[in-house]
Amino acid sequence: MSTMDWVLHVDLDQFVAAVEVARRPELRGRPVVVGGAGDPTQRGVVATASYEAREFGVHSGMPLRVAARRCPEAVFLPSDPPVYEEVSQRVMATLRAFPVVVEVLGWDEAFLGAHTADPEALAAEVQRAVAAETGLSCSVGIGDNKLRAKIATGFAKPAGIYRLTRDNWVAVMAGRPTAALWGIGRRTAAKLAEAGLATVADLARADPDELAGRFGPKLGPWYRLLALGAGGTEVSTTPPVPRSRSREVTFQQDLTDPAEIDEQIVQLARHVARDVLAEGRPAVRVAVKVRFAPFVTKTHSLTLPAPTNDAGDLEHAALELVRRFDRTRPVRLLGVRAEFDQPAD
DNA sequence: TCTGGGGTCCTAGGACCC
DNA sequence: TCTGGGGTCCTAGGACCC
Repeated sequence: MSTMDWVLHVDLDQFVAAVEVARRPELRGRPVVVGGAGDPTQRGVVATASYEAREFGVHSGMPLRVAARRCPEAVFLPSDPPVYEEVSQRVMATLRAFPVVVEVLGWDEAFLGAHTADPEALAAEVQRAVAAETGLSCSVGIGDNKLRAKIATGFAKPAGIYRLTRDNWVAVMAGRPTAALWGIGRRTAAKLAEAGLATVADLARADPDELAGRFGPKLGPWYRLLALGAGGTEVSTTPPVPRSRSREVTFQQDLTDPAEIDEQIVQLARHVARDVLAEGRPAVRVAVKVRFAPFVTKTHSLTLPAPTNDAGDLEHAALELVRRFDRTRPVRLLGVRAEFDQPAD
C-alpha cells in the first residue's frame, strides 16, 4: 500500500448532548434535548438532540415547543456554550497530537490533512484517542478532498468510518437527492428539482450555462461541480480572518416601546463594540437586523463615514439605523453587526 | 411546526464615474 | 438629443453552514 494524501473529516457524535450526558451520567440512554434556556415553553430551538430523542422525530433547529410535543418525556437542558468550548478545545488538542494538519470547522468538527498508507487505521486511532481523552465518540469520513470527506462522515455516523473517493463517488451518490451535497440545502434542492434535476447524477449532467442562467454566474456552475464530487484539498491550520462580528437577541415577549427598542440596540451595539475592539481592527460598516412579529426579517446597513472601533460611533450608527424601521410594529428580534474591511489578498 | 445565534458567500439593482 | 459599455461601490436580501 502506498503512502498518499488524504483528507479526514472528524465529527463528534451528538456533541452537545453527549457533553451534557457526560456530566450527568444518570441521563445516559434517555432522550435529551439541549437548546435555548432549556424551557420548552419559551422561545428557542433545539441545538442538539440525543439519538434517543431523534427516534421521536426531534432534530436540530426544531422549535423547543414542537420537540416537547413530539417527545414529552425528554429531558430539556439549557445550552451552555462555555462548557462546549472547553471540551472542544480538548478534542482539538487531541487531534493536533497526531502527525496531521488540523483545520477546525466549529465546536465539533475538523478536517485533518494526512499523509498515510492506511487512512482507516489513522481514523480508528483518532477515535480511540478522542474517546480516551474526552469520553466522546466521533465519526470519521475519509476522502480525496474535503467535500467527499465531509459527505463520507454522514455515512460513518454514528461512531463509524467511511471512505468516499472518486472510485465510489458515482456508485454511492448518483441516485441521491441533490440535498445530499454539502452546500445544497432544502431551498436550492427544491429549485433544482423544479428544473428537472432531482438527483446528483441529474445535476452532474446539467449544462453549466443553463445553471448559470438560473442560479447565477458562480453558484450555478459550482452546483454542478459539487455533483461531480469536486472539492478543495488544502487543509489549513490558519483560522480565517473574521469579516464581521454580530450580536442578536430574540425576546421572550415582543417589544413595542420605541424607547425600549433603542435601549436594547444600545446594549447590543456596546457588546459588538467590545468584540470589535478585541479584534483589533476597525469596523467599516454597521448593520441592524429587526425581526418583526410574526417572523418578517429586515435589515438596514450603512458604510461608516470613516473606519472606527469607537463604541460611541458604533452606537450612534446602530441607533440611526434602527430608527429607519417601522416604529409601530412589534419586534421579536434585534441584532447589530459590524463589518471589517477585508485585506486585499 | 412556529421558527436561536453566530457566521460566510453570492446576487442583483441602482448610483456614479469614465 | 438620446444613447453605448464597463467598473466599482452601496445596499438589501437569500441561502447555507455549524
